[in-house]
Amino acid sequence: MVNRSDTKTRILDAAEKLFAERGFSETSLRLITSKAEVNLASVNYHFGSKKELIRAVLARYLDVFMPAASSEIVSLQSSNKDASLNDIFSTLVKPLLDLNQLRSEGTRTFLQLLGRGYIESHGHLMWFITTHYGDHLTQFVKAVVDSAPHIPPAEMFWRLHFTLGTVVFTMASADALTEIAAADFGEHNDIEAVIRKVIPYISAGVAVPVTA
Amino acid sequence: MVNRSDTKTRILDAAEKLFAERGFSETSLRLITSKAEVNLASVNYHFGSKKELIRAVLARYLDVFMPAASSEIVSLQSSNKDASLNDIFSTLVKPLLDLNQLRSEGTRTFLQLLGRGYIESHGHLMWFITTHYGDHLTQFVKAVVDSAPHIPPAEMFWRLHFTLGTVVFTMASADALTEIAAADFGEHNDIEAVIRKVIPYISAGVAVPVTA
DNA sequence: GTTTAATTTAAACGAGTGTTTAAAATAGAG
DNA sequence: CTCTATTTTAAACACTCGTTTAAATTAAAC
Repeated sequence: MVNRSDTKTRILDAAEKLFAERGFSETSLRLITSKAEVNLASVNYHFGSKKELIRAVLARYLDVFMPAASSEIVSLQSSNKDASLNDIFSTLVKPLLDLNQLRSEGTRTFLQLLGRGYIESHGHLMWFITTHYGDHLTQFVKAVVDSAPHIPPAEMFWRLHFTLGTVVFTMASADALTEIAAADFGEHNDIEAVIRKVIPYISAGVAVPVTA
Repeated sequence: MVNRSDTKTRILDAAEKLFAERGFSETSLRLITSKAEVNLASVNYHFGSKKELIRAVLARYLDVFMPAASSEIVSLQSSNKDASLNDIFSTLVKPLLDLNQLRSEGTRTFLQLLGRGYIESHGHLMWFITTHYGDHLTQFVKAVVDSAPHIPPAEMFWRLHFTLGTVVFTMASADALTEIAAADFGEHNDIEAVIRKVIPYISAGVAVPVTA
């Protein structure tokens, strides 16, 4: 018989993998509970509903990542007052990769969850993040704005949303893309390679001079 | 009683709007047929299955857009042998905006459908596009690769997908973003203005030198 | 006008969904 | 051990889904 005390953890572990791979609405509670080897009703017993399970899955990552990212930005700003955009975006790499120590494939799972959530939640995920982690978020945006003073605020608004789209879309389809890249170019990229590929791209886009 | 001869068109019109707004799997045939004011079974009668309806919705746009984009690229290359990345991407603006003449909100609908399809179809959309419009696609990719010869093909693969994410995500949330931009910065942008903002961003990202 | 083909319609099918219930099993406290 | 509270379990509920069927209706052919 299954050790009772870790039923919640077994559900979260199975759910986050399936959510990241297949999306939220495409993942049934029966699939989650069968993979977690727990009873179907235990999800509603421990989490109340599927929606609250989704929030719990996201919060388990965000509670680790957001403070870690904040701390990295603070230490960058204290050591380098003229940090480049590349530096700013690069500070996120370590907190992201540290998620692999938290759980196997943690980085890829977290980014895919973010992408899925952003696309599927009709803005609810953004609301969830801004209300729960708003201070960390504005701190990061301010660091970006300060390091690209030649971009007017209105233009920067658009470019940061372009960047969000790049990251979210790429991560949501990261599995399919890495498969194609392996088949067509013999490249075997892990999630870290993709992250390091996207940073120069978004840095260049955000910083490119505004054409008249 | 409804004019029989346009049942297929009524279904396609209702389906593409709902698919773009809510995604494919989140849109039921009952919702489509009720909005189209046709009988539920007529979808299976005219299209065979939901999957084939999705393909028909996409094909109706791709059949117009792909040849138009190809023709624009050909005429650019014949008039300018050293076209910049900005020029290449800018050739897509007219074919995209012309979709608004095809159907109301055609441009945004098409881009949203592309995004939904890429995310939901587990690579099936990419197979569909490459097998049905492969020539147009490789022609465009070749034009991009030729105008940025310092980027290796494998790297370009990733950057073009970053670009796809940027465009698709931006257009999907263009309504909300233009509203926020108007409220926060007094900017009043239509779809065309957003497209023209994004082109310098993606051109810079695609062309940025690869770091060792 | 009659006959044939194409289309529309209402109804049902079988499978899958999240959630709830009440009984059974287990764990912890006295 | 006994009693209580927590947790697990099997079963059912109410609902939605894509699809199919067969009859009714409309359109086309002769």
